[in-house]
Amino acid sequence: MAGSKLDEIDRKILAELQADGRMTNVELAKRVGISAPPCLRRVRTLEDAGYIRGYHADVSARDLGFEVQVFAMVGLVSQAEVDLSVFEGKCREWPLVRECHMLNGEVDFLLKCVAPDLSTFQSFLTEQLTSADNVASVKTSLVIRCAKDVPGVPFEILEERVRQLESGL
Amino acid sequence: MAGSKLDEIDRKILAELQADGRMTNVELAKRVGISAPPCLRRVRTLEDAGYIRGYHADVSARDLGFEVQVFAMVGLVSQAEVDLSVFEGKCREWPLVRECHMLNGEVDFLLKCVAPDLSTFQSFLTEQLTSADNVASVKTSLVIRCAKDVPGVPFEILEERVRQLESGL
DNA sequence: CGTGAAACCGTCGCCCC
DNA sequence: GGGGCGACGGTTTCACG
Repeated sequence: MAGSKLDEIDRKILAELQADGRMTNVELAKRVGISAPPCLRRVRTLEDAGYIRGYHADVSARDLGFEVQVFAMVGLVSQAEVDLSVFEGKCREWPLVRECHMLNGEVDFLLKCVAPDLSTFQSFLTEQLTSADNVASVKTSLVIRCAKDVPGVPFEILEERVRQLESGL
Repeated sequence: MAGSKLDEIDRKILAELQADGRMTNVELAKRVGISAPPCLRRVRTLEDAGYIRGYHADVSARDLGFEVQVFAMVGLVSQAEVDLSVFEGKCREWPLVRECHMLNGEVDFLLKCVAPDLSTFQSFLTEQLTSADNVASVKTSLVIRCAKDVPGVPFEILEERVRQLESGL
């Protein structure tokens, strides 16, 4: 269940497609060292098994006019499961909210938001988020700049672990 | 500079490729209502202009054995530009750190980290992050669950704004 | 931006190990 | 079980109108 059913070729396929999701299948096959048909079969299998959830173009938010990125730390009044779910449902409906993570610790949820400008975000903050039922507190932090934003997982770490497991047989 | 040089077709292309980055060019052309060659030319132009930064398969971290996701709030001793850059450089080299955002407010940086398990993360936390030069404080929060994680930007908002701008001519 | 053509690719059936 | 070969249909990507 923890990546154990994948062999080295599967992991290479995932790593390559994570790095370049538009690569042609023949190019991918060449890189992982098999021919195209089995390579495509593996990709389909990985997709169907849920290892690959989709493919997305990484668009530049800033260039598209989304100049504001904000992290919002949200505390709720009630942390009963029903109330958590209700809040999560709202987050899914708010387009400005791109990520909603439930955390341990002082704060209940961490939200990543984008907006075209500060006033758009402020409207959302006061009219939607802060005034939503069950929301006790909201603390926001503007992103000044982003030093790193890489998608997915570090396959280097995965390979390292596999090597350790194999040597420890 | 704020998405103003893009026409409606360009925005549709970006929205479609954000939703499905592996769509064939003919399918994309059909959806945006032009023929394939000009569609491909537009895609190339958008790529070259930086509106599209790349294409990535969205792989399932959990299924690959990365069971732990953590947000780390980092405070530095010195916020001089040189020292900020040095810290950002380290974040870029740490594979467990996937995102590094500089924030306003109490905390200097917010890091999103992934790890195969808690002990791997703890090692990274104590041996690398907390003990790095210039790091004053680190507060971490485990992600209990993720209610929403959509890539990119909300094109609905963009179209809404374009409509407002056009009606206000 | 569209059309046509050539090269390439995705995909299938079949054979092999 | 998985990988390779060959072939067909669709796609990418030119040059040109």
